[in-house]
Amino acid sequence: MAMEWTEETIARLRDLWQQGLSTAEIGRQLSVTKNAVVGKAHRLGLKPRPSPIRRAAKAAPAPAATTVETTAAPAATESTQAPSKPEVTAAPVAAAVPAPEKAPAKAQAAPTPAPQPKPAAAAPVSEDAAPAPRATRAQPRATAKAALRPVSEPRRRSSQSCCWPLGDPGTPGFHFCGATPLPGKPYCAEHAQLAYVKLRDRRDNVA
DNA sequence: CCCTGATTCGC
DNA sequence: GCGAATCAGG
Repeated sequence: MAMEWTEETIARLRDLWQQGLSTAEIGRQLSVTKNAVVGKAHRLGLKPRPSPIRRAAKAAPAPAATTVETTAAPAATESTQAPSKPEVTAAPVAAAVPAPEKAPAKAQAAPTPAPQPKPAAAAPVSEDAAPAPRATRAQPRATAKAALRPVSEPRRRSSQSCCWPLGDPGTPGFHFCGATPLPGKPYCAEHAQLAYVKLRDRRDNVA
């Protein structure tokens, strides 16, 4: 089977995506490849992020050989202002580049990633900022002053309820938190703390 | 080489 | 619908 894009995983994808994490990064955190991430992102319709390239449409056998109205310039329509390096400006935690290395573990996590939230146990989150080697060039641009106004960044209704999974997906008792999520996030304040822990062991743990 | 995301196309 | 393969720019 390919991948079970559940509401929850999709929500996380959306969220991480919005945070400005790279597709590969999101993939690592979601235990999928970057291809999967980007592919799903496209199908979801989200994807207005700065693309490094613009691949010219190759297979474009314009059959129009008689008429002249074929010159439908597809470009020059939105060159207003491309945010060169938006990247993460005020990402919670996960944006701090985890990846200590090329995670050997790939595409092996269980299809039920639901991180068992422990309401009592305050996540033993070790904020150990792994000195990622690749960070040297992977995220040097993220050093922007996180001083952007939170203004004009509203519409991103993930849902009206926290989508943190409670219980085992598939069991009758399974449900989502349902609390009011933080603006722009799929989780409520409590679960956002758990969700944004840069704990890249999540997938290993989840199995 | 590494990274990035985009698109194609077999499944 | 999914995502590896491939492409393409930095």
